[in-house]
Amino acid sequence: MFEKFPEQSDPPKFQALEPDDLVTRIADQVVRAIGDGRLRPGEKVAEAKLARELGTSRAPAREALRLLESQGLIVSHPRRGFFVHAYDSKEMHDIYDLREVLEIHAARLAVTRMTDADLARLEAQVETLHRLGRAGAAQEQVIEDYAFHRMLCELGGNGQILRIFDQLATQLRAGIAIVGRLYDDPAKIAATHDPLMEAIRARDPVRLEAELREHLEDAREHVVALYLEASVA
Amino acid sequence: MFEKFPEQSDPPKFQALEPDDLVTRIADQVVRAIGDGRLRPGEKVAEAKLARELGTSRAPAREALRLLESQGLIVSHPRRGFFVHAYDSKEMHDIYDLREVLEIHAARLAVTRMTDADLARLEAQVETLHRLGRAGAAQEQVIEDYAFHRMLCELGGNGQILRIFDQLATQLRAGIAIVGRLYDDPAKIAATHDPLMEAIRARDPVRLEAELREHLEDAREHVVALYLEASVA
DNA sequence: GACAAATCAACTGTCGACAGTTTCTTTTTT
DNA sequence: AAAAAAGAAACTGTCGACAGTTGATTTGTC
Repeated sequence: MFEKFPEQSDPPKFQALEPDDLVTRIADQVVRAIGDGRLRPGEKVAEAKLARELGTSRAPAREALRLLESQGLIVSHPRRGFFVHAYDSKEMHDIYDLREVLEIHAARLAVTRMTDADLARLEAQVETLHRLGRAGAAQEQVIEDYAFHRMLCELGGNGQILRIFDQLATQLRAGIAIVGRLYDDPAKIAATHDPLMEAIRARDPVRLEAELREHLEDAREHVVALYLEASVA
Repeated sequence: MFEKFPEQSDPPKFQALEPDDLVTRIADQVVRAIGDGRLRPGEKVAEAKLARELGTSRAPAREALRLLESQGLIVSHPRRGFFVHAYDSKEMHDIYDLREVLEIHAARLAVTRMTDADLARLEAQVETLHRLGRAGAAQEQVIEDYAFHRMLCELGGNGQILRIFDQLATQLRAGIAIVGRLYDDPAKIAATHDPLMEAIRARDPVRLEAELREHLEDAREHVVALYLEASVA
């Protein structure tokens, strides 16, 4: 009689959650799941199932998915549900083109406005990157790398740009995490930030623009290639 | 006995709605209400009341408000509700700074990529602006003005930039509508697009950048001034 | 055995309800 | 008469339910 259990469908991808600020935390779980590959580009994310696995009702789950949709990580088809946005090559490049425009604009303003304390924070952040690089902690490094670039945007002083940067970062999350898992040389990633810091220290917007452009082109190349590879697989 | 009716609270600001795609339409109603001044910056938009007035349940109303929040038109304070975002001077300038960066970037690409058919569409759009200007239809002109700038972004070919442009446009909606109501010379607005069209016709990105920058600075000045004036009042 | 029709489980859009908060109003106190 | 306290009204966060769809599975047909 017990040869075979009812095969409780797929293994759950999520763990239960306690209330209060449910939406943010559900969204966070989903982002994380996408980031570490439990949810793959194009895969369906049913709000009913999500809610069940997290032990909440559908309302906050739905709201979380809508939130991620507004940031571009999730797409929805009416009456058909939510899906992890599967970016194609063009879309990935669009994201990076935009990121380049915004980040360079913000960074140029940043170096002319920042205080010495701001500069020290940037230095510390890059130091963290190196430390994680030496430790080979690629996953954590990816997060701190993002934090560095976010700082730069923040110091630019335009709240809207920072808001958009966060949206782009969320969208890239899937691709970035893949890089974190697959890219082989964390120490090298940290090293690519050194030329940026030099330009920042010199408070030289022109030089920073050039360095940042190169830096981002490099990142684009890796992320896009690895992301597309992972999507097909 | 009848000296005074129970004063059915405020007059309702909305009209009932039929189902299907409720969220979009509710959001639309709210945007419109903000645009024409029924809802003013800083004012509370209670999802319960909104739902009641529109004859829907709270779920889609809430979802619509969250949608607008993600675009920046609405802000929410947990357990306290939703409010029309009251932009201060700094925020308005941030929006315009960003708009300038994005729109100029997109427009430069646009003029080098566009087909003759695209050009014809732009011409037609500016012609519409003039027609509305002559007719003194300021409100409609504002909408078509926005459509013109959107086209330019669209022709730039970057889907993300277009997405952000739409977000910015939603945020500016309040301010823009105020301009539509208060600005006195629609014909003049139309005329400011002529230099742009000349640069576009010439497919000259450098010249277009210069013209566009001036055009947007001009718009910024009017919108910011009038918006802040209306907020205080 | 491949294909179309029928059946079924799961899911989405929307709704109304309830508990706990926040906000407004009234009452009480100084 | 202003400030503080108490009470009432309205609202938010979350939940479970129901009707109508969609996608998958089974059944039936050639």
